[in-house]
Amino acid sequence: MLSKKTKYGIKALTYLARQEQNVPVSIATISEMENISLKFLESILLTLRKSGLLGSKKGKGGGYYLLKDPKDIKMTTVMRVLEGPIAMIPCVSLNYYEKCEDCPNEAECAVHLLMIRVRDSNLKIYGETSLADLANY
Amino acid sequence: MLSKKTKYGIKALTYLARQEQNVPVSIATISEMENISLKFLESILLTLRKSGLLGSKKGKGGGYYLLKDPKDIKMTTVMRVLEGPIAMIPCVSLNYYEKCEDCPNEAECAVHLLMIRVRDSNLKIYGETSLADLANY
DNA sequence: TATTACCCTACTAAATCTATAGGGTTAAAG
DNA sequence: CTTTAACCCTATAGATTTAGTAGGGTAATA
Repeated sequence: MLSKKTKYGIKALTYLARQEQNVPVSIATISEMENISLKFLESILLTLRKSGLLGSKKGKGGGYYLLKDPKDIKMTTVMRVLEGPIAMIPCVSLNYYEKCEDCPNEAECAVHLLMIRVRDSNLKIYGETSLADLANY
Repeated sequence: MLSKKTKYGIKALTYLARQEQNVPVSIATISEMENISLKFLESILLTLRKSGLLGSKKGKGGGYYLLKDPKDIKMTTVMRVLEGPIAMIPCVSLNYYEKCEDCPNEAECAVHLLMIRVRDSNLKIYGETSLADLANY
């Protein structure tokens, strides 16, 4: 299942992508427009800022804004930041590899083989989809 | 994340696919060979039997066996039985569709659009992978 | 200098996951 | 026909994750 965090994060990013670039939008505005709990959204936007996707401006007239052109924001990055590793199991993760304790031989493991295929297919989708693709419906 | 239930279920199915067909294998044997908690595996195999993938034989010399040729068991079926819907969000689920409460317009929803692509890509992978493909490494 | 709006920590209710416990039932072997 | 191997089923429980809520601190702009 996709977490609400990821869902809301993508919605917020899309909302920003549909605005004029570099004009800050307040958390409150995004929260209202996208029907997202304000405080929860706040923590999500904080995560996105820390990851380098968003910039923020404090004080009156402040808010969040995209740091890059939506065309240059791949969903691979977004998903990794919000949802975590693309791989469904650590033994096929490119960035967070971990061996399965119970598995004596990865090469013979059916789960391993299947999950590599799933990972590659998802990486392809996320890699060829940008925020701009999703914003310009 | 892939649940342990699904992981163990696939491992058990693969183990059975690698044996002679229609010869029952006991839970205890699979548990030992694949390093899976016996009681947990028991409940997983029960699920697989109820779903029609496995048959069982009681009493001495009994156990579980595949009801179909591994070539005819698609991972789509296996994943749906063990992990649940293929879709990561109900609003793009083919079999368990549900509207998002917060979403006024699916057609304009970035999450919806992205998740349709992910769903289709995963359906393709699971559809073209059979248990036999995974067992004959 | 007042106000707006981001920043950060801590906590919590609910759900899900990953089992474990304990016994009941069936059927084959001897 | 009795023993026993092995499936069948329900209930429970600890750990983890999710989806927030609460409450205040800090910075910058008008």
